[in-house]
Amino acid sequence: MAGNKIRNMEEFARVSGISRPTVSKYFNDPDSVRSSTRARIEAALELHDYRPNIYAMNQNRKLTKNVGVVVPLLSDPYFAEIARNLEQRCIAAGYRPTLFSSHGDPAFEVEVLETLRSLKPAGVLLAPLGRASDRQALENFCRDVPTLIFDSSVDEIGLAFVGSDNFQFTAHITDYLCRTGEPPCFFEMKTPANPNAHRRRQSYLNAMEEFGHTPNVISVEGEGWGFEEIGRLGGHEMLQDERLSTNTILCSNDRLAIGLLTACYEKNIRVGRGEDCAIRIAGQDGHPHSRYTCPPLTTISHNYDMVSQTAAEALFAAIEGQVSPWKSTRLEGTLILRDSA
Amino acid sequence: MAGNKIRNMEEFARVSGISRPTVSKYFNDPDSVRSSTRARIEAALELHDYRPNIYAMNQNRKLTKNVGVVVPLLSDPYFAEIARNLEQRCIAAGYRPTLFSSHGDPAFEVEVLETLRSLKPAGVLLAPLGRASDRQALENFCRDVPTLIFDSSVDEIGLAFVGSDNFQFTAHITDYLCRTGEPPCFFEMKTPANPNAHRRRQSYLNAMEEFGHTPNVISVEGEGWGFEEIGRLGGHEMLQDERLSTNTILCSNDRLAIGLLTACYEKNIRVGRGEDCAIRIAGQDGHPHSRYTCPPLTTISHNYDMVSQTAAEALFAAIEGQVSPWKSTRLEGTLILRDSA
DNA sequence: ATAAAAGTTTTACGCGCGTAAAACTTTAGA
DNA sequence: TCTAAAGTTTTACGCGCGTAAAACTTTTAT
Repeated sequence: MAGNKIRNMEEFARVSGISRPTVSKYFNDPDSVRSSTRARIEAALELHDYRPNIYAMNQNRKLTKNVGVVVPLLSDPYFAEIARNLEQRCIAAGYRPTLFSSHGDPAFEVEVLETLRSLKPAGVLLAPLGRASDRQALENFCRDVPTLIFDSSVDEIGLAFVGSDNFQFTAHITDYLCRTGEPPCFFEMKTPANPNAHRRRQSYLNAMEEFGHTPNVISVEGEGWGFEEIGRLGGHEMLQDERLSTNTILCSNDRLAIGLLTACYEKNIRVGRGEDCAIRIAGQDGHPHSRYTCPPLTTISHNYDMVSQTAAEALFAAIEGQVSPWKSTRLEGTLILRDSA
Repeated sequence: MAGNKIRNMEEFARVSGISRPTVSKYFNDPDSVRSSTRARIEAALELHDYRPNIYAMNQNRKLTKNVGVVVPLLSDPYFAEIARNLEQRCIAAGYRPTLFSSHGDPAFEVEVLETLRSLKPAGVLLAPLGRASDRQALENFCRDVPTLIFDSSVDEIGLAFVGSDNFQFTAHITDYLCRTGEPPCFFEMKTPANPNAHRRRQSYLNAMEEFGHTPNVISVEGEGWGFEEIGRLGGHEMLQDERLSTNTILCSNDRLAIGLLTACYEKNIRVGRGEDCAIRIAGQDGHPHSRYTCPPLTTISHNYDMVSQTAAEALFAAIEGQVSPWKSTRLEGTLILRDSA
């Protein structure tokens, strides 16, 4: 950290007493040089705080150390949390993560991919928008850039898919609800943004049939990514029409459930499993906020750590040359019992 | 979008019938070339989808078109929202924003600044962690990179500061609470992460004195950025001790209020302004989630749009050469009346 | 001790673009 | 129509680093 500034690798090589190509080798992979050499470079690094010019570095490299992390909507704490997790794993593995949000907009998702392309990333961890995604653009991108799809699958695109087992999610929580009270109806968006929603509905139907109950799917209108508001408005309609044949509502996801809880509050309907409660509400996702709803939301939670670990490791393996056939990994969720159901 | 790939600007210049330096000029600023020239280039662009190599571009430019956007914690929807807003303004102004989160960690904040430095950004929009920030590191960074501080001020660092007027926030909502019921006590963290909290406490004290009421500040323990949990746990203690001399609680921020609402639910205390409610709770920030709490949270909201517009425009002006002395802009908030108070 | 292997130095080239200078061409203004 | 101003082309150099090849040095294994 001494005074005199180092202008480039040439100068730094001189002050560290090592030749420039070796210094270059060190910055590409510190373990590729002899340990005595590494020690000398790192000693010089202590004194002179030099960092290679990343633009010059990446210009001549076919593969940079950049990794793109793309989520559909960063303002959703669920994606923010998983993005943070992935980001840290990238850093730990020696990559330079860059965060992108598609902001719920298919056109912007395409833009993000274009931007990403020009970053020449070693790989990309991509959670697509889903239904609204430009499939062709995704495919083209995956052809050119090693891409691991997570959260929401789109055909058999990219290196692999890692996400949650939506069938297990819904089957498990439906089972719980059936065993502890009236069988649930299923509260969802009519045109969900995300293919996971279809799996959850189907799993609900399967589970209800298996348990010998009549399913009841309530699909509410609403476009876009404002799930809470869609849940709230749809909830009001549902509660007004008294379409409810049961006192138990399983929501397709936690954000819908959060909106529905608000609708219940506004309708003065007490939610929970207590004697004095009129209905039970459960969600799905283990949304970071679900602990703090009133009542706290019973839900089935993604295994955030395992999803991101599996995704990151699969991408790094592929980047580092390990070839493996396309594979879909779906991880089970954990039931989180709280007061709402 | 035709077949034959363009490898570099040389080739693209050839197919567009323009010399390379002029093409280069175009990509730096499309308006700097004659309109007939621009038309020819853009026509060629339609046919050949070429994008300049950003690494080669930035290598020789002292100033890139990159803008860093740094927030303390991206998983907080408040910051996610304002980051999104800033990001779009950067794009609209022709800059390339890159998003960073300090993840609530001062050491990581310093790392982010180091990373940013190597990106040679034209400017940075930085919301510091606050109290925990490494002041010296911030100062050093601001000396080298045009940086606009927002949300949370740290001395007179950087180009300018843009944020909310915390004195107005708290004075306004305290006034509202006093006029509509019992004067509030003030619920806060003992060691808040953020200097805004101190301003809000002081403003509460001022307002209460002005209105002729006895202030009561309740400071709860808790470190870090898990405000909801701190509010919940602190809320339990507060409600248990019956330290409450009033039925009205003004929280230092919405996330604390959200945790406090959960504590009230868990203690079976009905919150709101109805006859059957035991206490009123209000927050501050206009957190994206505050609409969906139960009861929906009365709060005073940041003017997200104006804060980010003012911040972005000030930065762009500075980048584009407009020199102006350091200035602090603090924007007023809007009271949002909901059911909680 | 000797040979083989692994790492290092020297030398040299090129990546794709920014940018400067001088000569040239087009446009705008009177 | 003429002139000045503005824009363009040509030529040329350099940024900071990756990377390759050949000669050299150090380490490891036999």
